[in-house]
Amino acid sequence: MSEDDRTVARERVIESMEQSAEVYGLSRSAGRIYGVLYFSEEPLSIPELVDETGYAKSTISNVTRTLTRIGLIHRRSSEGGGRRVHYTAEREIWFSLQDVFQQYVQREIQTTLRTIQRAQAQLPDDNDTEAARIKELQQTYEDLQEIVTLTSNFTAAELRDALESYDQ
Amino acid sequence: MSEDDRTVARERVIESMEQSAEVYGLSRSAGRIYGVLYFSEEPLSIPELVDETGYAKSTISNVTRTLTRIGLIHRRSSEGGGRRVHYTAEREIWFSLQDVFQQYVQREIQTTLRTIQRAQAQLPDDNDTEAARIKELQQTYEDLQEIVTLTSNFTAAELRDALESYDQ
DNA sequence: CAGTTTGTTCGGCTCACTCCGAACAAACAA
DNA sequence: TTGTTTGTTCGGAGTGAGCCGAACAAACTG
Repeated sequence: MSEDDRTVARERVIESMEQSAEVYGLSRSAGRIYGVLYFSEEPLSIPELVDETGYAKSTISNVTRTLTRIGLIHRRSSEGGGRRVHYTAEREIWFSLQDVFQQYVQREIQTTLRTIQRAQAQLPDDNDTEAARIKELQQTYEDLQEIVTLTSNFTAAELRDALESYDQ
Repeated sequence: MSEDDRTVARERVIESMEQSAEVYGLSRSAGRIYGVLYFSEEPLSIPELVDETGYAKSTISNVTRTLTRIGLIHRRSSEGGGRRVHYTAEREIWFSLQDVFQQYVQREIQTTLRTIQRAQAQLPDDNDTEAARIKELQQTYEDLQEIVTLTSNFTAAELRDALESYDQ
């Protein structure tokens, strides 16, 4: 078990995180920065992240801001009370990823549902095709809305359990 | 209830579909084309879609191909046996959207999980930090994997029911 | 047959996004 | 004070994706 092996393994996983980041609507740099922080023994400052990732200082600054807002990393002022800030990775990523997911999906579901409901109100009891189709949509989106809302209260393990136990 | 009102309501919903399409990793044009087909009384050909959407013929051709592959719309040869093809919207969108979702998420989860498992195998029982963190990741991704797999077997209503009934 | 319509493919344009580097502000050190 | 370090903001270069129009192939119509 050489040091090299460990480095290679870590690098592979971080590359996976870069890929995953794109799926969640984040940039590759966000994936790498999170990955470096995830494996780091101690909190890292922006200059240290510059060294570790090779990205420009400005990129680190911007990406850490969004990652902090999302909750995937945490920003901590240095112990000495100095200006230097340090970042750590949130290791319990489940809820953070859910938050990201919510920002991208639930927000969309909600606005769509609102639009549908407003359209539905404009076309009342008219049983023409438009109204009927919009009503179908409304049902689906209401289910979706409820699912996402319920999901956000569960941990990954609970969710898994809920689905497995429902298996009729 | 004027014709205008109906048109406006339909247009609003279609705009929502454009937005939604982006969330699912599709283009806005895909959302609009699906929306037009969704509300259309009869199947539409490519020239008709050009008229309805304002997109170029080539765009319609490309987008209909991907939407057909995904399963969100269906391609039908005309009754006369002619060359003209017609498209209809799949109205039971739940499973189609799940497929899209799978292509974007489950595929990513699987490759990530494979990478993690390989890294894990390379760093056996070494209880250093790297190995421990990779193991944490592995657990989360295995849960994720299982959740997505289970989810794909349920309808929206079933899923909703499963989550609601699990509420302890 | 020639002319028209339908559908696909290809090259190019545009726009948005990512990232970089420079400039700047703020806090510290000598 | 002046010089150094840290962090943010802004403008711009590079890149990829979406969309268009032209060219082409295939099938119909006269």
